Amino acid sequence: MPGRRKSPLKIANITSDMCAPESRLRLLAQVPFFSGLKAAELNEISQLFHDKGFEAEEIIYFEADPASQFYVIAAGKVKLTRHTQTGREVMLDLLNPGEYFGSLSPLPEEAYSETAQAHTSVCTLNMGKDVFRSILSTRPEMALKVLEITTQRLVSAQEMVRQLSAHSVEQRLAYILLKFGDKFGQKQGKGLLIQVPISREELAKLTGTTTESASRTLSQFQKDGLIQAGRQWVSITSLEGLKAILQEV
Amino acid sequence: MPGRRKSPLKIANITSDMCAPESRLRLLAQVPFFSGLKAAELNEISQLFHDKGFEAEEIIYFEADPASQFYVIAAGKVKLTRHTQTGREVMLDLLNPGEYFGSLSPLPEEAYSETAQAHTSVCTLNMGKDVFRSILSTRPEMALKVLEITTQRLVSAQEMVRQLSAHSVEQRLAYILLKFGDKFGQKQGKGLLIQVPISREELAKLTGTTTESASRTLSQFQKDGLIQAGRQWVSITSLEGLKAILQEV
DNA sequence: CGCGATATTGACCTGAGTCAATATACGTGG
DNA sequence: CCACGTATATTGACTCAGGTCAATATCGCG
Repeated sequence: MPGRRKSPLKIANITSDMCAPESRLRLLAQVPFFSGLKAAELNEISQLFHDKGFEAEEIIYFEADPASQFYVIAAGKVKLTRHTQTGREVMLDLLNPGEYFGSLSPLPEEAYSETAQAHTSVCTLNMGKDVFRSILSTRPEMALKVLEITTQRLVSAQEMVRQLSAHSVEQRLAYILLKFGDKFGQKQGKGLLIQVPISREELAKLTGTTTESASRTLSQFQKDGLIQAGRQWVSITSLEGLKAILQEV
Repeated sequence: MPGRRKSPLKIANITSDMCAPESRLRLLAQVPFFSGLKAAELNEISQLFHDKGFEAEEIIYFEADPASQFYVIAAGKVKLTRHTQTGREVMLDLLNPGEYFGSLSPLPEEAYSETAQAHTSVCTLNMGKDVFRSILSTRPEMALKVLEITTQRLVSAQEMVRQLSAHSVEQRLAYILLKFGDKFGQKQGKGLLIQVPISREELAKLTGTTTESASRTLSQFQKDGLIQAGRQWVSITSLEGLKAILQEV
């Protein structure tokens, strides 16, 4: 039995040359809002990015720092968080390669509205926000694509607001597990493994609860046969069971 | 003493001709993302809008309805809400003239992610989302402006997530009063009157709590001399006092 | 093998939700 | 213009989900 708790996560080995110029084109072509571009154009834009690697847990930028850069993830995962005066932390999102973060606005006085931190080791491609903006200003289709993605994120943040306002801790955890199953999931024998290291504490910060409550609730889910879980990992064994929890009154 | 509780709100008289063609140009010129346009261009775009009035409390569209229209508020206030399966309601935002809502996405299968309802009587200008998109696709500067506004709303939704995750009912109410003071406030003798009819129930739905808790908390604020409040209105008498509540541990 | 980080579990307590009774404002019609 | 009725708001009593504090267990690394 204890043997089954050993982590089934595959830890990708991310090295800082993964976002070096030679692999860039392939990576950028997969980013949603670059995907429509011709090779020549993509190549030209690719020249404008700088690459930069971060160790796991390293801070990319802090909330309230003057915002200057626009980032695209080449490899690894990035987490976005906000802090309260009282030191409490809320995790807003966990991003996959191909997703963007940082600043889009050209206003010089603007500050980052969240903290970005490497969740695993990460390679990013970045450019000044003014450079990105000038790219968009001559490519309306691309600007609309970025608008679409931003709108999508707005809807997702509003969904989180609804969750927090009206659902129990149990429901919010079920929801985040389903969401992450969708985003990071990987079929693994009987279950859907969430292929990203994630602690109870992080799940708590994602759902606006405490580490203890998250742990208690996951234990219950496991007893009920909905998930398998261990240190830093969760695998969903009953999608239906979790979905049923969302429907409860 | 009871006399002072009488509503100090000025109810604007909104008639359906307020968004008729002759007043449109003036209205549209005030909408942030139209503000940079030349008169001729604005006039051309103005032709593409249809006008439509709604009575207070009338539904403009429902969450999950197929999304087809893009709206700009000409006069009056619009509230955006989401519902849970259990019938509970969450209010996401309350919009002023000049703000937009509805759909921007061109995807035909998309649905509205929230319910839009006239809060006061309202005049709107609307057009098909595909028409709006084609306007944006030839005007990159305007698309960027819309992107900026959407990003702003995303930040604001994320702020709400933080509030709900980490702050008490008292703090959330103080926050929404300050926010609305900023958005709808009007100097009024000793205080800042929130110039929009708003019930305890609505304040509760905006902050993810219940009518009773909202009422209790506002009573306390009043005892502490932070606000004056009555049926459907609130006036802030101590901005500093409310801000201090946000800082509490 | 042992240590530090992570997770679990228990006991307790409190903020805020629920249910219920009452009060007050404001529009309506007599 | 006043009295009444209804929607809105207030207040009290009770309950409980989930936060807090604390002790212990377990994993996986060095």
